[in-house]
Amino acid sequence: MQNKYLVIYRQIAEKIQDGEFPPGEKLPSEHELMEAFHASRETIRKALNQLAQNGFIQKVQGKGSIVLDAAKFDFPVSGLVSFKELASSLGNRHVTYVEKLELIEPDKNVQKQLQALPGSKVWKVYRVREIDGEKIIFDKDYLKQMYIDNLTEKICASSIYEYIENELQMKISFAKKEIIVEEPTEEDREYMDLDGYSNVVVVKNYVYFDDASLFQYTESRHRPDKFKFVDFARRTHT
Amino acid sequence: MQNKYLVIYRQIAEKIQDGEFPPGEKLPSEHELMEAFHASRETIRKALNQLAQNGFIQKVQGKGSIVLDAAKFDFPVSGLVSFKELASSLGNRHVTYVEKLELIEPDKNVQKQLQALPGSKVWKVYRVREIDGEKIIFDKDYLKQMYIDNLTEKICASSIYEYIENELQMKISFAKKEIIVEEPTEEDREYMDLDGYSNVVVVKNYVYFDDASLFQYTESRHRPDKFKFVDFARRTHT
DNA sequence: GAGTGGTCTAGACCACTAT
DNA sequence: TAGTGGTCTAGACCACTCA
Repeated sequence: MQNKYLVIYRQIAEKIQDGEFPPGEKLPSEHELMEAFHASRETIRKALNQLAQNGFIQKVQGKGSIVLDAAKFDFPVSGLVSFKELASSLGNRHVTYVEKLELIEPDKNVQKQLQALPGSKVWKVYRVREIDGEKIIFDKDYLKQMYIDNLTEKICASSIYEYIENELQMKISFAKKEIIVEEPTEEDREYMDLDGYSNVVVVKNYVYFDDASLFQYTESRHRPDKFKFVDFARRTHT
Repeated sequence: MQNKYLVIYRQIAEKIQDGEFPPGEKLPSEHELMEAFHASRETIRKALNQLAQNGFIQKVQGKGSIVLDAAKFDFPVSGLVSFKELASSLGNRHVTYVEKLELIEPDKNVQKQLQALPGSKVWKVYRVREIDGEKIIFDKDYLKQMYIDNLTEKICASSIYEYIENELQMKISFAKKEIIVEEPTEEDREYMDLDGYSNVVVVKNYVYFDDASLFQYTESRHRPDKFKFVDFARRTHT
């Protein structure tokens, strides 16, 4: 059996998506939900807080929980953007080319980015993403070898995240992202269809494990015309 | 008196920033914190969850709460980016020029973005941000008049957010952000020091009130060389 | 004043990590 | 086995909204 509050979360989320709780309307009160789900108030509140954090509802003191129009938001590129999500939202025909897959001794820059120990090795993966016939994303990944022994081209072509979480059973916990704009490098011009564009958007991703250890550094380099980043931020009452 | 869990949150956060709880070390256990702060476990946990969400600690079941290296992260441009935060992180000498401040009947595009009723009026504010002598940000704000009657140049020159939250006592609750890259418009070239740059980074901000009503649409247009966006995302266990 | 969500408590049991 | 954090409960009181 699952966590009770997650079960409740999913059931309410489903009803919102199915239109059973329409946007603009109020959810049943916490007291009513307690009876409906046979749960204590704190458990109901845990589920509602998750719903609020993920943009399903908005809680208003003294009033109730208002259902938001989820369709209005193309949903949270929540935390980690994987290429699969991106591709499905951008278009249909997408291909990944694995251009490089090497086990290297990192240079100073990568060593610093990954906070890698001297002498430790690092996987270097270059992937080019083609969507609707155009090569518009160039991903440079660096992964610490200590966490991942065997990386094959097949794994890289689908999703490294999925492999790590499903096969290796390790939990990715949080990520820091930086977005900047740069002039294209020679590598960018070599791997991407840059045409006349004089800028690339660089998304730097630092990915951490459960125990706060850094394990991956990624530079995702995008052609500017196809780049879009969506962030759905809720304010925390600090 | 304040909320107990927020007081505890702040006290622990302070100790982390002062180095009293150094990075890599473990925080006292929840049981110990209960005694130290004379609080119940749930209250301690609420404070710890806030700390985790804001990147101060990482909780690991069975082990404890590990203090993260906060200095490693230039901190969360959390939710709403206001120019004041931005400027202080970018440089010292910054000026805001209010180039336009009008009450208009919105055109179709703005009307759609704001989901404004036909016939309702909208404040249109153009502001140019100069940092270290260069005009690098051009902010176009559209605010529904129904929420804000009197907007002066003085308010615009400092912070509209602060005015709304402090003077009008309204709570801004959440925001949706979109980042894309465009070619500069004539307006961009007119108001910014764009030199030879052939792109601008456009940050579109949709700002909502407490009750989920949309009230502001902002386009913040940045010269690409000075643009940087940092996102600190934690994964939620959905 | 009735009904809503927000905070806080005390205590129970479970899941995981150490040793 | 002892100690940690994760979930759940039942009940109390407070702050806010609305008729």
